[in-house]
Amino acid sequence: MSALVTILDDEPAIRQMLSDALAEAGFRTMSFGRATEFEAALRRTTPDVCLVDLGLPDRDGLTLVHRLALEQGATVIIISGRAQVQDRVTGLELGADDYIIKPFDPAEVVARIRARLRTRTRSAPSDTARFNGWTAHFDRYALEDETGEETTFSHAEGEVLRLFLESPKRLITRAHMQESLGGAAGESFDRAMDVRISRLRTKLREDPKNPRLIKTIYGAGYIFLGDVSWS
Amino acid sequence: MSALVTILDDEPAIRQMLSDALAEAGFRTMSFGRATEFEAALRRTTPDVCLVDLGLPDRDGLTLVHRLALEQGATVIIISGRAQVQDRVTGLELGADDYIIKPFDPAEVVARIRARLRTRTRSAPSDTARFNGWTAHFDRYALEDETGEETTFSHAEGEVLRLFLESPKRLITRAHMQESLGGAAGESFDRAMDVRISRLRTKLREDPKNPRLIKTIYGAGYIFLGDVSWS
DNA sequence: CCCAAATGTAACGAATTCCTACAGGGCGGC
DNA sequence: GCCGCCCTGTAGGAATTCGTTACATTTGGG
Repeated sequence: MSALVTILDDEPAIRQMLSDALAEAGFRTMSFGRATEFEAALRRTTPDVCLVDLGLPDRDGLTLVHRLALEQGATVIIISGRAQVQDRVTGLELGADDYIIKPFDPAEVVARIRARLRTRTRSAPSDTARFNGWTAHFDRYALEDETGEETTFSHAEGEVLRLFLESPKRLITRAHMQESLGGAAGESFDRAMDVRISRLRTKLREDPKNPRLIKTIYGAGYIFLGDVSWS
Repeated sequence: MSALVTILDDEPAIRQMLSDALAEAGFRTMSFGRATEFEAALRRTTPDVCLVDLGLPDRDGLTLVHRLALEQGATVIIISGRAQVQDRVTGLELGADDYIIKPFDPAEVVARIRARLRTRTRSAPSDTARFNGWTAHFDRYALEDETGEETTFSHAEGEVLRLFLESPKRLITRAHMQESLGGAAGESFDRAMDVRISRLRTKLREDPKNPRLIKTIYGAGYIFLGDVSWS
């Protein structure tokens, strides 16, 4: 599945240039001219990389970057006309993953996006994950208790569990789940997702009234809490 | 444990400048003037980040980067005097994580190294805030009593609480709230804000006649009193 | 003191999500 | 090929969230 890149810039010409270049490079794109529109979309889907222009009319760009990067754990690339070293340093310190100066060459933007996406896959070659007393063995579809007792999980359950374990403590939207798990969007497939998660919760012995590991965010998606370490 | 950063550059002055700046930033450093020395050291230790200059006398820099990044999985930042877009694109495509152009400011190098290191441990944003006996755990949507008892709060309530905790003892206007919380302005949305705050007050066990934490400023907005400390 | 505007809150309802069946389909055993 | 088991999506009702409405209460000006 191709990666989803969002573009947030108030100049239509730049949005167009970027979305053309990114589409040609094989990415899916979503463009926004204002921060409020962008934030509304964030509630529905989780982009892989966010391109953010700092000179926005309706919100302070740096605050937005900080919330995106540090609180939501998104991958953020700042695109800005402010070329001072100090601007770049503060942008990166606030959590941005990269800082590109206008005017830019679309080819470089594409290359830098690819560099960001590469790091994500580089750190998960493993098939066993530990979290909060549990151990998930993806190679043999088994979930191990803290006492060593094992239950098996199905393929569909494993897909959801892996998605959670790869992005712990980050919002995972329903749309992103469907994309990742190959679900044909729309329709009533999202109800199937409910059931998958419900079954996974049962296997993790979650208390329905007070789930500790898989938390529901009404209207947005889910968050997996729990300290994950792969090995 | 501080991160280990290696410096590979044939100019002693640049090596010195970098290692001084990195040491001051709290990194451990190792400097090399030639690729062969560097490769010998690689057999003994694994650096967290490798700074590599492309203009090396004894080896083609790009080949070295390619081997380091893609085959060995190291984190590589190219530092180069070659400023053409095409140079940057090929460097990044070959597996480099970043590309810094000479002449550079050491502060930016430090910021970019930190950005690379951050991606490795991005899984635990752990944002909690303490105020007047309460502890708000935003990661698991829980509000903790001074006795340790926990109540959960919803996503909408959390947005309001976060807004308050980010600007304590300062007037927060209704307009600012709506803007921050993605509310489509106008209409009767402001009553929704009232209700959110009302529900939040209930969870904070505020006395309606005499609120101690969330104070209403008639005709203006709200002020959150309370000594907030984030961690 | 009176009134209009602003704010608090309980109650309702739409939207969303959870969960318990139930049905279709794949796969292995016989 | 037939049977039964397990996996997985679908359906519908229960439960939760949260905005809206309606009405009570408070505030501040005259």
